[in-house]
Amino acid sequence: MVDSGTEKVVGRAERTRRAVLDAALSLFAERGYAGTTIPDVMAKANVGAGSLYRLFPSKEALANEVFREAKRRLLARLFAPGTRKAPPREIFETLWWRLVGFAREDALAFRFLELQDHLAYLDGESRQLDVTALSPLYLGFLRLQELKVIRDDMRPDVILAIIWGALVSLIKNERLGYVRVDDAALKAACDALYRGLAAPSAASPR
Amino acid sequence: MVDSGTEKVVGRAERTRRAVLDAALSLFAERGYAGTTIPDVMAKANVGAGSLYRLFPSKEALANEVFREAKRRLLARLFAPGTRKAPPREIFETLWWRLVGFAREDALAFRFLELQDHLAYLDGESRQLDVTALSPLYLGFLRLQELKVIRDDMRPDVILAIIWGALVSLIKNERLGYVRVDDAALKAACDALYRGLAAPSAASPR
Amino acid sequence: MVDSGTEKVVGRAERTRRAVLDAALSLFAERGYAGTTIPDVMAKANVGAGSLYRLFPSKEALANEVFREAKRRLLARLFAPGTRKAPPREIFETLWWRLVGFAREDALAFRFLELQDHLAYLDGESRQLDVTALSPLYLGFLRLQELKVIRDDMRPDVILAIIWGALVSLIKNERLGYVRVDDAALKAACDALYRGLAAPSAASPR
Amino acid sequence: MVDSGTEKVVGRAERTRRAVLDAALSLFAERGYAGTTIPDVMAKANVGAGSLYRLFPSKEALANEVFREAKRRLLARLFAPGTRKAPPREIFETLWWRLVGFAREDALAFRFLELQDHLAYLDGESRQLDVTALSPLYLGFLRLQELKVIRDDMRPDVILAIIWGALVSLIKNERLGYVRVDDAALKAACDALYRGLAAPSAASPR
DNA sequence: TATGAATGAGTTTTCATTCAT
DNA sequence: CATGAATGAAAACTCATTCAT
Repeated sequence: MVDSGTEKVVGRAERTRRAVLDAALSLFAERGYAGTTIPDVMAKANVGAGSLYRLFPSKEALANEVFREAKRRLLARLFAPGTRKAPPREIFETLWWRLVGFAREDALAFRFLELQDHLAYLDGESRQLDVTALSPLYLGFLRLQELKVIRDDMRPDVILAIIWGALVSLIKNERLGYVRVDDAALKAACDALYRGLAAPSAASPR
Repeated sequence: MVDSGTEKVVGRAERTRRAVLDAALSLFAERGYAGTTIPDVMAKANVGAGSLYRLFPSKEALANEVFREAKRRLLARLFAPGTRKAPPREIFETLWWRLVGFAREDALAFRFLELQDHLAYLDGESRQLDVTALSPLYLGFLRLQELKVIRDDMRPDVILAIIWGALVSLIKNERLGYVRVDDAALKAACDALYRGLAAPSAASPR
Repeated sequence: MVDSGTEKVVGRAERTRRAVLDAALSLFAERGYAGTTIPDVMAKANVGAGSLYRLFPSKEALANEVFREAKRRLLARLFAPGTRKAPPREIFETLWWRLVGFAREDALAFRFLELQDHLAYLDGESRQLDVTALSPLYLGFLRLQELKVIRDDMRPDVILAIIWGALVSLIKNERLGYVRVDDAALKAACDALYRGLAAPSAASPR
Repeated sequence: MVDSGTEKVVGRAERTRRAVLDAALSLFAERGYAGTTIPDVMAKANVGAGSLYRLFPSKEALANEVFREAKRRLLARLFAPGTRKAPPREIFETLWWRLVGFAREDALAFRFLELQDHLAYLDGESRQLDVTALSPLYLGFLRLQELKVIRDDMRPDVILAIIWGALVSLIKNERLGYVRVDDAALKAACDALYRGLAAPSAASPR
């Protein structure tokens, strides 16, 4: 008996797992880890409360899996193919809009990743992922500094922190209703960041 | 130096209150609101667990007071006298270093204010403070835009979000050990942000 | 006698609920609402302390349900069929013995209903039940007054209060060991009350 | 140094004690023993919370004193002089109106004495008072039965319970707003009770 | 002495986890 | 298996009592 079609065959177990992870991401993103209860998660997933422990050994393990999935989706976007051999400014803009795309289209994951209480439950694997994830970007910025395209009075991790922080802040304040962030504003922000981070002599007139 | 004179004489009750608020700020900043328990707070403050409820009607009320105190300390720094009539760039740098000073010297308050789970418990008064606090800065940036000193393709709230977010991100990543942020880096970041946000024609001489 | 058939088949949840309500009635009746703790109730019901909150949202809600159940059982007895078209004195005696039956056979409910501290926690629904429950009796007494069977210098609610209060007092004092109340005494009390409340001209032939 | 006047000299300590006892009676009557907190009592008495323990060793001791005072005031009214050698019906009416006077003029004491949760804290002395208090009335009713004035198919304690219970019920239901009890109703109730309790042959036409 | 701040054991309530059905 | 009822340890909160001032 075939479940048929080109669609991936997804068993009931897998669908349940998906529902639980989605519900968990949504609630963790909104209320934080400590503020979210397992019964709430399972109710939102339309699954019996006890079934969690058939999928994950504990609340902590669930949160770690949610974290890793979110992080992997972010990385998948950032490091999607298509940036090789483009001029620096273009690469910069591509990365910026990919970040924006993630923040907009995978909003819960974006929000969840920005929470501060991860340390309470992240295990070794998750932390490893957190630390090593962006190293390709570090290397990229390093090379740009060698090429005198990017100012070299900040280390690449500082540069990355600034960019990421600026975007996080925009999105967060938009969510809180303090700021209206439309595409024009995001474009301007991208330009401002590039202009500020570019090597003074190289502030490309584009 | 004598204890009397300008030194405030504080009673037992006030000392207890101070200890509780300090302990609460520290734990809220580290673990978030939901992740912090009253017994933890009171133990850290070296005060009996039940005494909280002589000082505040609930955990929520405590968190609101902690929030407002932190916010007020931030504002006191930002809006301290001394920025009138200076050239824009200098004002910008002054504000930047005041923010940095807050982040460094009142690190727990800075960290606490950046938490994402405030909405779960902030009451009207706290929210009001949150919303209206930075309006003088908005107005300042607006004026600078009129003077063509600052680029006018972003609204002031967007500019503020970028600056604040960049700093928060730097400090947060430093705390996590992902970035080393020394004064040189902060100076460079300040320069980069100013350069990026300045009106193109007014940017530093090419 | 087989378990199926007319016997209700009750699930685990329903059995737990029954045990909790019974234990609660017993303790509330004995110690009052404020004097009873949840752990006491749950221990008496042989149920884990936390389980109360799967059944009722709060201690208050539990007490309300206990109250309503007790009241409904009282009313079910009082208003059971069988009093139509009998002579007044007979109706009076039937009601009296029904009250006595309730006090004797559902002693905890009887005792609980007489507590004075209900007002602290009774909700609207419970109060409604309390107020409207006895109105059929009011109407009955009214009619008897019109028929000149019952003296008309007291309103029916006064008459009811006297009868109910007399019985409550007998039972309460018996429980405290101050009075011995056997069936003969109850019969005499019934006769005395009827004699006193009957219209002077209609009282038992002199 | 004289505090002067014909007024009894009442020291501060005694005034404090009075205030505490009054506040306690009021709150115990309203909320019961378990539902009343010492801080509430002391606040109502306008006395510092800690001062209770200068007057009484514990909450229990306070409640016992409140109980005994209330009981003594009831007895003082009931057994005031003036009933000797009057005809039975008159004695009966006198006692009835004394009870009514107590319920009306010392309403808190009346209400407090009717609470059900006394057993939780009453000490030996208080119980003794409770038990022996009404024995003169028992003896009186006994004599009336010997004289064939009162029906002899109920023991005197049953008769007393009925009378007391009827009055308690009237007052309680009046407080709850279920019954309106004016003097006419009380007069009718008195008559009904006497008529019912009198020996059938002696139902005095008055 | 009188006060009310402080205490900590006890109360109500929550929730991650277990387990009978 | 999947469920959701049950659990009990821990959280928020209360209050009789103590004690520094």
